Amino acid sequence: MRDVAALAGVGIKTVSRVVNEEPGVSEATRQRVLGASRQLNYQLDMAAGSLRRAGRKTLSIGLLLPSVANPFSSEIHRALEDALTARGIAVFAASIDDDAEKEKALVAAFLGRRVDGLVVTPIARSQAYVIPEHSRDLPLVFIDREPVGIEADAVVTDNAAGSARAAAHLLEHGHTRVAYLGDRPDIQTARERRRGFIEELGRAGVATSTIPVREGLHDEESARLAAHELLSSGNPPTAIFSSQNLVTFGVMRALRERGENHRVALVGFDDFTLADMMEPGITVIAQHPERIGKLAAERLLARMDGDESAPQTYVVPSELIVRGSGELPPST
Amino acid sequence: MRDVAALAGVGIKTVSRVVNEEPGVSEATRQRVLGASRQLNYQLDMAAGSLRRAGRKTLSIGLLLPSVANPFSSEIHRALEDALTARGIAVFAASIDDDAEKEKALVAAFLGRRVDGLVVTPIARSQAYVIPEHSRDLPLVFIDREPVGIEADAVVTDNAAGSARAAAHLLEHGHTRVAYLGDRPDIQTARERRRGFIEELGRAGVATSTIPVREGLHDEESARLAAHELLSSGNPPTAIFSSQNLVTFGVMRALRERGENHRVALVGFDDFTLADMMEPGITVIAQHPERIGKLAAERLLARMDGDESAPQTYVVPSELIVRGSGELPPST
DNA sequence: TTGAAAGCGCTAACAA
DNA sequence: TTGTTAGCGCTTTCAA
Repeated sequence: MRDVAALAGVGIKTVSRVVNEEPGVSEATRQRVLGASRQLNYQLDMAAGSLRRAGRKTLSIGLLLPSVANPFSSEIHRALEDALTARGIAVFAASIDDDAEKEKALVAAFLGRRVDGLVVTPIARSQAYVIPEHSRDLPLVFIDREPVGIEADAVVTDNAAGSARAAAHLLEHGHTRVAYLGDRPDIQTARERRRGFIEELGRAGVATSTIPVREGLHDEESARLAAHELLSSGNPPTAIFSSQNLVTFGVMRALRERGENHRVALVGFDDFTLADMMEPGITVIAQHPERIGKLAAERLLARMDGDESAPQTYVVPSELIVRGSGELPPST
Repeated sequence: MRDVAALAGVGIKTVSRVVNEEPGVSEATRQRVLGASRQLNYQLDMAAGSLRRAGRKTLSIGLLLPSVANPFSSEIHRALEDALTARGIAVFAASIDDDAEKEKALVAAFLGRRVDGLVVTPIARSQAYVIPEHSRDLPLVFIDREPVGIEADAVVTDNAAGSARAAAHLLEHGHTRVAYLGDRPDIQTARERRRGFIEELGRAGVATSTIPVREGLHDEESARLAAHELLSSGNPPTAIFSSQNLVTFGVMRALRERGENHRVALVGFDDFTLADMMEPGITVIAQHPERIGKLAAERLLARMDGDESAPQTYVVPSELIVRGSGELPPST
């Protein structure tokens, strides 16, 4: 910047005014500065600026996802990006892998880079560790899962209600022997989905203690094996509810391997590409990652803009999408 | 930092030494500083540090993808992240949407944040606009597509060779009337895939002028319509090669709608989730996004570490995965 | 082993 | 309309 000022024959502050598009510079001077700036290929250093600038904004935020490669997460990522790019805010993205230590380390890494806000998919037992920053007005929004040990905004899917909807749907189609196949119960959404599902069956008069439940399924293969085991048992379910995509894939595979894909009903939580191209099409409780991302961005921006209202949890409704697999009748 | 120094009763430089884990501080002093640091919930400001530090590294890089929500892109993203996080480098990610203006704007935004390097999926006609920075030693790696107007490292799939492999495969299975359905020809990879495919057919003696070619297909619906039109024509192809996932999906859908999914052979470029669960399983030329991401990270880190060797294009081989759709015999 | 002073590139405050 | 000075939080240099 000094060099540009020298070349243009003006003071350094004038250059600052021009590159920041502040008023109070004559057009002639402005052009001279712009010329010198181009000639030297000058680029403003945002970091240096925000060091001194009132409010010291870096125009960047941190986004912590289970994995940037996870389709659900990356839809959220995209929606957030769109809302933030419009304000000139850049996004640091990082993958937590459902590992509490990584969560903390990455939050620290982003805080060290002085992000203007943080959007986090929490996995650690407690998020109390960010209380100090949050109290100092660091905008903070949790997504997908609610935080523990801290009062902050959160944007989540109606996991229990959506799963209850799945249960009700299977009941409507005559199923009473329905199995739950779910993810690790240390994940809050998995617990909620199980709860919503089982409570709905209970309300319908199913003895909840008899419901076949298989948990801790974190990948396709374990889900496939669990489904096989369940379906080979003496009293196999006539319908299955799977709490997550990879679990759904495992169940689909097991059903095909057994030639039972048209015999055993299936409802999966979370939608996925090509679900309608399966045989039969897979009925799902669809989440709306774009809405979650958009809402999270709105909350974050509101907090950045000084919204001091009490933290709140925003619930994005899920949606039943009927495609065939969830409407199969109970087989005898 | 000043506050920590005051509280610990030491000079500011001593605090700097402690938090940066530099040697030359007595254990007693160190503990005193650490205590004060914790008490004030102190966190080092990386940006301020890099302003003065020799080498002025921000430990962050910029990653430009077609879209962070694109599965192929997000696999690359993840692989890059893993390699860079190990070195304490954070990743700014952004979506270009195959829009040349966005590419330039986002590069500028990241340069203003003084990233230590850039990984870019180029779409603009020319990337000459980054030459100034690149000449000043900004590490720069292009992925998926080769840049134009600049000499820089690139990591790409063997698009032409992979597509030739697809053509050869279909020829081996007796097809001679084979259609090409592809993306916008302003995308370099789309052109390469068409070229590789058509040249291979030509080498096998097929009159290339008779090959049905449909281009400019950028989404599933346009591909579906193109496939229908092609298959309804007087001389329909017995096999189809689709140059990209969304195109493959559109073709799959059209084939199912016509009840011809077991009659018309199909090979798609790029693998996708559940390809093996389709009826029939979809034969693909699989790319290896993890390898592309990993290699790109390696090149970037090497450049950051001072590698001054001549820029090079690294080619990651694709792989034919046989699943059924590509092995259907020609129907009469 | 420790610290004082200078300065990184920039903006705020104020003066001309 | 323009410029000067101080200082953001830190690291470098150099002296104690």
